[in-house]
Amino acid sequence: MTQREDFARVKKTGQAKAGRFIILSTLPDPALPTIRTGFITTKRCGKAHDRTLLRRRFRSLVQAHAPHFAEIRRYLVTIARPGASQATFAELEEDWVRQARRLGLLSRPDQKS
RNA sequence: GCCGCUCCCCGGACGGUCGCAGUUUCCGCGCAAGCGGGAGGUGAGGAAAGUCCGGACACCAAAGAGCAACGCGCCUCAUGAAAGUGGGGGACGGGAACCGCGAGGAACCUGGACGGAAAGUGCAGCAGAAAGAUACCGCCAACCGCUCGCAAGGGCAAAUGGUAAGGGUGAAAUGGUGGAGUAAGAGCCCACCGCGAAUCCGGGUAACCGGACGGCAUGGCAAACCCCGCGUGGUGCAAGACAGAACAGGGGAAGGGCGGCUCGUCCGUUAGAAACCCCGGGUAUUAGUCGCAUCUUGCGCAAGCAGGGCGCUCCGCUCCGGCGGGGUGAGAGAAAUGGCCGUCCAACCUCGGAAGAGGGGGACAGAAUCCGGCUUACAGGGGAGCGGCACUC
RNA sequence: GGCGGAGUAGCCAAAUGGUAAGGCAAUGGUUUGCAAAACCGUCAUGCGUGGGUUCGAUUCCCACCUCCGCCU
Repeated sequence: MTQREDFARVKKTGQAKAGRFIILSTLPDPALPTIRTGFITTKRCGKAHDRTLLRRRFRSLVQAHAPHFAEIRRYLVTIARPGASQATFAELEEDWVRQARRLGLLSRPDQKS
């Protein structure tokens, strides 16, 4: 996602769940060919180094888990909360997967640990 | 052996695997634009940071002159394109062994944006009489009034002159110590000490130093205005260059370029007319392309590899001119370095007399046109030099 | 990325190098049957932080920290 309007539409009409380190927000759109994803790391999350690291880890999470989604055609926004830069990748992944389950993104037979 | 200071270097390593970005190449589909897939090699820092300096580069017609404005400022050597950095020296400020009866001098240590205060202007609250020219108290002289006293003389008040020795104020009060001198005093004079612009002599490449001479005026602040010398045109890659369909259609009649001002200079205009002309704004190109990642030769289909040049950097040698060897050359575009696994090394923790064993797992931090500096952040490791302490010979 | 600007009490803010104005808020009192309003008081451990120049710095100089704005 690159356009400001896309982020605004997901925020206004989509669903969101907040965890300890991240907020996950999504909006299904059957018109899309595949998933369209965005990451938000505000200045409160840390300096430039920490924020780029968070974005890279978020991208890695989407690459690992998006293939197991029940419906892939959707907007997906991952927002970092203050304190996320102190978390390890495993902690981020646990939080992210929990919020994804709460939103019903992951299909039933998924046994990803 | 331990501790400290200064300088320099490094700042996790190796491998596998799934991905990402640029690039080269191959395969498939397609008339093409392009789409999909495979393979190769490459891919963050010493500060990439702050944006504090200096440049390259680009545009402003050319980048000219003067003024204004801004910046810099001891001397010398080295280095450098410049900014800057380093060595040595000087003066000044702070501390100070020691010397002197004292004023004071001073080895040595240390600090810094350190031209000029004898061109001019300005500033100094409060306190104090007075803050660049001054008399409050005090001291002295002469005069005068009242008063106490037999008298010698004393007290009080007013006013004139001399006096910077004493008191008090202040950050700072017009040389200091001792003597002579005087009505009282004073560089007024003498000895010593200090200070000192110009002149002369001597030393030093120079800043400056020493002496002679003369005197005690001319206190401080220029990171106040200013003066002297030197330097700078402005804007910054969001600079700027190029391509650009279709549609709508703005401004321009004499000035404008010129962004602090003037000179100078360039383009253009004065019958009418906005058709031509000139200037300019907006959208699309999935936020276009270039600027934007070193040059060259050989081999290879190409990435690449090898040789040479260039830039940066490290090491060694040097007759100081250089020579030899090693390392290195990223290029995204809302912006590529991430995830996982294995082995090893250091901080740190635990056990232990020790050897060692187990745990543990890296500091600050992410390129954005490029380069050189400065500043700031930083776990830990290594090297060199210097100093101190203890021990041994 | 580049270029500018600002920081003074809880808030808004002024000050030529010489005792840090003023307003709001807070708080104590007067007034009132109780309040409001009004009136009288109080409130800066040093002017974002650290150095320097100066007798003296909020002010001048240097280096940092934080915040804001402009340029495609």
